Amino acid sequence: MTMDGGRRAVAAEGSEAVAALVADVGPRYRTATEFVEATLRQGILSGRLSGGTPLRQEELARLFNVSRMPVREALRQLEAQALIDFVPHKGAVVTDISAEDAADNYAIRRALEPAALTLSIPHLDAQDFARAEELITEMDAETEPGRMGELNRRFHMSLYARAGRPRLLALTEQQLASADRYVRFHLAAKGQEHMAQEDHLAMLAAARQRDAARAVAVLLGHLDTAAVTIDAFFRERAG
Amino acid sequence: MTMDGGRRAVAAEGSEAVAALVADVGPRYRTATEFVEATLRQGILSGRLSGGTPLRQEELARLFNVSRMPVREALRQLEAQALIDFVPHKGAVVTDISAEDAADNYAIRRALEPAALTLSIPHLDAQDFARAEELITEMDAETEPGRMGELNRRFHMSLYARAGRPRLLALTEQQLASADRYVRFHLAAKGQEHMAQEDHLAMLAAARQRDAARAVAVLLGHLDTAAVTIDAFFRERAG
DNA sequence: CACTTGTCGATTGGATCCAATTTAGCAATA
DNA sequence: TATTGCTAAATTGGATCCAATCGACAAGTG
Repeated sequence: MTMDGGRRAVAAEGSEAVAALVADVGPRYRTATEFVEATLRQGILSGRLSGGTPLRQEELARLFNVSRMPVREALRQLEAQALIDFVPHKGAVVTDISAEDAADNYAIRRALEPAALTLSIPHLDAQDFARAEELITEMDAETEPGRMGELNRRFHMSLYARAGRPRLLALTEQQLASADRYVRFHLAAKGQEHMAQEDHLAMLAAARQRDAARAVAVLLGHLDTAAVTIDAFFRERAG
Repeated sequence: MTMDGGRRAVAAEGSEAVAALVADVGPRYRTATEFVEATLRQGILSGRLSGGTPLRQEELARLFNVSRMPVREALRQLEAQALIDFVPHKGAVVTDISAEDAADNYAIRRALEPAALTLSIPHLDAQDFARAEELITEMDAETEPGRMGELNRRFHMSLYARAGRPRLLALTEQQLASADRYVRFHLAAKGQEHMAQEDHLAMLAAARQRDAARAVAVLLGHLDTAAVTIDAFFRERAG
């Protein structure tokens, strides 16, 4: 079997959401496990596989055109990332998202991102600032919500990149990606997004002046605004 | 291979007694994968499997008396927890620990634990305080370094337990467990440990008074002391 | 009628076999 | 001698097969 990324045959019938995911894979993967894991994670984080969706090993194997084994290994990794619930002898289910989960995610981001930003600011250089600025202008031009989320994530990470703490950054990036789940869930119902570009500009300006305290203050306000918006959406949806 | 020792509860009268019997069979695992994963993680975090150790699938399968498949699934999970490095077609190696990794770990703890503590303090009750105090006295009596690390971890977690953010707590616990790797590495060379019981007592006292700011200040000092000690050890060892 | 028991189908867990990849060793050559 | 290329052994990746477990529903029991 070749991991040519493109155009693995897709079974005719079956879960249409997964089939759509398989249809447009970009990069090439060295192992089938990598391929399945990356594709499923993308699907979950992007919201195309919504919370509660059961993931049957045999069905996935058929859709991905591999055997059940790489599927199982991929599911194990997703379980360790808390993206699916794996119950012995019962199977895997995409983890549900709730107001509590969103609050949890924001609590973690509130803790990690100020730390990353503070460590990073002294070491950012002109190139970093230029890249961050470029990402802001790209966001201004972007209309598609999917791409928008990625740009936002990259902007945040660009300001944290010089923290010199790879594990801290990896955790932060993971939580940023998780946050997208909630934002997209909100978008799917509300239609459009308020990207708070003033906050982004203010953060960048503070970083340029090496004013970590101000940058962190803006960041926390930025996170709180998003948290309140998402929380309100969940409450309104429940009530 | 049966993971429950072949004992299965027979529903009958006296189900109370039967339940007790089943309960005291001890930590039994439902699947071989769980068993392998937990054992390996324990081994890595406790330092018995030191950084750089290659983990050959076949060898592990033989040692655990299972086939290679549950070993592979366990390795996948450990990879997602950053406890091993997994390179396609090359194999798995226990991740190395270094001064940089220790600093990374402390940076994360410095971010997460104050958040957890602050969220938790308002909701701690008398029972929680009593348990925390008990853990401190247990630490005073404990001499074995392995048990000591666990008691320390449980003390910290007992103060964070009411944060009401399960994901945040799970991450925190994971990082606390990782920290043990560095502490034990240090202990193995230095012989004994300074558990900073004054810090623990001060944290507990501040928590009792619902003084989150002071508790966090003590905690940060506590973490910094440990970070400096470990970092000095790594430097001395390298230089 | 409530409650247990047994059986069957669906699904996952685990074992074994085969294929693909890496690596080390060795030989040939410049 | 250093380097390149090739072959074989070791090791991992993937496929297929069988066993164990769970859920639901039917049947028996008090």
